[in-house]
Formats: sequence, structure tokens, C-alpha cells
Amino acid sequence: MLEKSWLVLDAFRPTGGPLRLTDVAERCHLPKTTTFRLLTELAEIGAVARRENGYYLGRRLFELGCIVPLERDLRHAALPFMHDLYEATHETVHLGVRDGLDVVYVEKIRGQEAFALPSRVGGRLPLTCTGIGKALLAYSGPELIEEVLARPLRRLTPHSIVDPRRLEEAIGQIQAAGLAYEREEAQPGGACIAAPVFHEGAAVAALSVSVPLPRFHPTRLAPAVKAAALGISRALSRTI
Amino acid sequence: MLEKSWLVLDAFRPTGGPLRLTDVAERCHLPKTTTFRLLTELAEIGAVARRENGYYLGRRLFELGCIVPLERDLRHAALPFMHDLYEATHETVHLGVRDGLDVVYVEKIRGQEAFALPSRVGGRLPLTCTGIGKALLAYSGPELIEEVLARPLRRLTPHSIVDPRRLEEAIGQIQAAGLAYEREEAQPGGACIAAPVFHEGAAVAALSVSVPLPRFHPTRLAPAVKAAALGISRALSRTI
DNA sequence: GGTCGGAGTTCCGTGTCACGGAACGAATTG
DNA sequence: CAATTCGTTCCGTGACACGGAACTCCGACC
Repeated sequence: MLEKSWLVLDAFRPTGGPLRLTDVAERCHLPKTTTFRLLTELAEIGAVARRENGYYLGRRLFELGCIVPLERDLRHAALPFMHDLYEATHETVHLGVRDGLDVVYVEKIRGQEAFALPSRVGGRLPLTCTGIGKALLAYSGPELIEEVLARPLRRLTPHSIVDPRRLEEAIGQIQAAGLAYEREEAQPGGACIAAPVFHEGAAVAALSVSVPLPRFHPTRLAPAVKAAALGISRALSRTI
Repeated sequence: MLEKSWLVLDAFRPTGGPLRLTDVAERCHLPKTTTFRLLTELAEIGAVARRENGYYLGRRLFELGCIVPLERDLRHAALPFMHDLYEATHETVHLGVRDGLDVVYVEKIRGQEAFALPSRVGGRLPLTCTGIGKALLAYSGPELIEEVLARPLRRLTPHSIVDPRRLEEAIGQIQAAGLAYEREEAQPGGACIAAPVFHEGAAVAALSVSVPLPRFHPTRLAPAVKAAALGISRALSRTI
């Protein structure tokens, strides 16, 4: 019951709806009757909403999701610096943490003329395909790097790093520069520059600025990104 | 089972944790045994996380909460204007919608030196105590106003409006000015100015700038807020 | 050391209610 | 009108949620 109801909620990934009863049922491999009952109960509770054109994830889920203390201190410390960074660059700013072999984005500031990006707050992307991911990887210790190299590297675009040697090279450069660059490895036409955020000696998060390739001027962006990441690290150490 | 599990999740409001087993049990008025089983199952699922010092709301909830399409178009249209408004004022910017007799905040941009505010994305406050709430109320039709007036007005501070006559007056002024002001009605020492966002003739949301009272200069803020709200309204009409 | 209390956890018998197949009404299509 | 597809209702069966009792830990107090 409980587990099945969360299966139903997961069926709404990644769009949040709308889905029709039948869609949900077959995504979950559940009988229509059961799905119907679950959706009805979830709707009573407010976890999903039903409208004319189907079911959606509901407000109750939104409200609870907002208070998940996931990296709360981190986000609290980071947001002002992210806004400053956005103000300085007017480009999309991301904050991400590592979960397993993925990046999970926990904050995002998007510019008005921002181009379409595959990232989304709460969403995941492979560590090796993103600037934030590579920055985290480079500062997370050799065990993680080995674990990543142990399995085939995932690819999002033709430019994604899939050669283990190239990845090791890239990690070396990141460690030397204190910054990670990414060009069209996550999104055709997009590039980004990322810097790690440290707390108590560990890279707990990373910050990035994403830019359409034609506007990508690493030397101009680097100091701002580095300064913001440093600022967040300092703010973090003050909170504890 | 399903309903009880959501009771358990609600027990984490408004902080998200940490809570000990016993705390959750008595908040929910459930036997400890039952609570224990529910928390264990929820933890397996990822809806809550257990650490040394207690239970927290978990990552799964965060990820699902992020994709709730609640006002998604609205937020998407509004964010760039909110960033601009923040940039122009460097004060906290809110976007809220109405749910019943509450405001639900759906976006918030907070300045670095922002003072403590009772608002939180996903959180609720009474319509009548906030600038956003009053702006929504003033443009939501007489039925809602009557419904609000029918029951005793809630108060957050000594300055909250609790006299029905004063509320009606205030609504009149808001309708005349197209802007709602609020001084220490939600938070001692805080003031705000809010403007409604329209879509297809209805006030679907409202935008506000919150300022510490000493810095509150309505005449300087008003044009920016009004312009941003108008911009969002225009952007909304373009999306559909 | 002994005792108490309160925490988290395990066990298990009972009774309920979740389950899903069958069947139905409505709407759409051929 | 037959045929399909969708959402919904009904209902008998059996799994499993329920919660009281009991147990284990651990710290406080005397």
C-alpha cells in the first residue's frame, strides 16, 4: 500500500503531470482498479490533484518538499552569493551536491534570456557530464574516482567525456586550477564553469555559471565564480 | 495506512526535522509501534531520512516536491522579473498565490542582509496579514471578501488588521491604487508593498518587496513593483 | 550496585481493509 | 450497431496492517 502509493507518485516523473489513469497504471505495472483507488486516496490527501485533463502532483507534496532540510544550511548560505553572481554575469547559476554518481541540483537562478538547460532543481545528471559534477569529483577522493571509472561513462551529448583517460586528465586540470570547465558535454551549445564549495575540508557542493557557447569567456567568469564559491565556504564555516 | 503515513510526514512541519520517534508518535496521536513501522517503511522508500539524532524529511520528497507543477507557468514567467526587481531594490522579493484564506508563497528571493521574515517558499500566512494577501483579496471578487469578513480576522502582530471596517477601507484603497501596502502587520519592524499579477482578467498571484521599516520608501518602490507585476502579467499572456 | 524511567525495537494474534478480477456506463471510433 | 477504450463501482478473499505486550538498552538518581 504505502510502497505502491509512492510508485504511483514516481510515475509522475519527471514532468509532474498531467497523466491519465491508464498512463499511471501502466507506468506502475499496477491493475487499473488499484491505481484508481490509490490515486483517489492520494487526491483526497492532496498529494495529487485531479483536473479535467488528468492527474497532477499536488500541493501537499510541494509544501512538504519545500521544508525538506536537505542541505538547508548550504542553500541558506549560498543563495545570497548566487544572486550576486547572477547579478554580475546575468547568466544561469547552479548549486549542486553529489548523490551517488549523480549531481543533484539544489538551487538554480535562471536568466531572462536563458537558453534551455537540462538541469532542474531537484533533478539529477551524471557527475561526469557537468561542470559541477566534475568539480565535485575532482575533490572527492580517489575511491569515488575509481568507482566512476569502474563502470562505463554515461554520455549526454557527443562531447560528453566517455574515455577514462580523458576524464583522469580533466580531473588533474581541475585540481590544478581549482575550477572545472565544461563545453557542450551536457547540452549542445552550452558551456559552464564551476568551482567547489568546501566545508570542514570536504567538497560539499559546487557552484557553476552556465553560458551559451558564443558568450563563453572563461577568463572573465573565473574570478567571479571562484570568489562566490569561496564566499559560500566562508559563510558555511561561520554557521557552525 | 496511506493516510497515516501522511500524518507522519505532516508531523515534520514546519521544520522538516529532526524529530525522535516518540515526538512523531505523540504529534500524530499514534501508538509508538505503528509510528515506528511507518517511519521505517518511509525511510526505506526515501521519504524520510534517519540519522543519529532523529528522523528528517528525505530526499525523495524533495525531488518530487520540486516537480509539482503548482503554478509552474506562473513561476517560470515570474522569476526573471523577480530577479530584476531584486537587482533594482536589493530587498526580499516574494511571489504568492491564494489557497483558501491563506497566501501560499511559491517563490522568494532573499537579500544577503535580509532580516528574518516569517515567510517561506511553500509556507502559508493569513491573507489579511500580508501585502500579497491583501492584493489578492482586493482583486478576487466580493464573495471571497465576504467569506474573510465572516470569521474573526487572524493576527500575527499587534498591527495586523483585525477590524473588519479597517479591512474594507484598506481593500478600497488597494483597488484605487493598484498596490497594497503593509506595515508591521506580518512582522514587527517589516513593511512591504505588493502588486497583483493578472491572467485572463483574474488576479492569479501577487508580487511583493519586503523592506525593514526604516528603509521603507513606498514612492521609490512602487513603480518598480508595479512594472514587474505588469511584466509578469504580459509574459503569462504570451505563454498561452 | 540497584532501581527506575524512558527510549527504541521485536513479536505475534486478531481483524480489517487492501487487493484486483469482473462487470458496468459512457464516450469515441469504425 | 459493433467494437474499443476509458473511468468507475462492486465485492469476496486473503494478506498484512494494527497495536498491545514484552524486551533491550541506556542514562539518571539514590
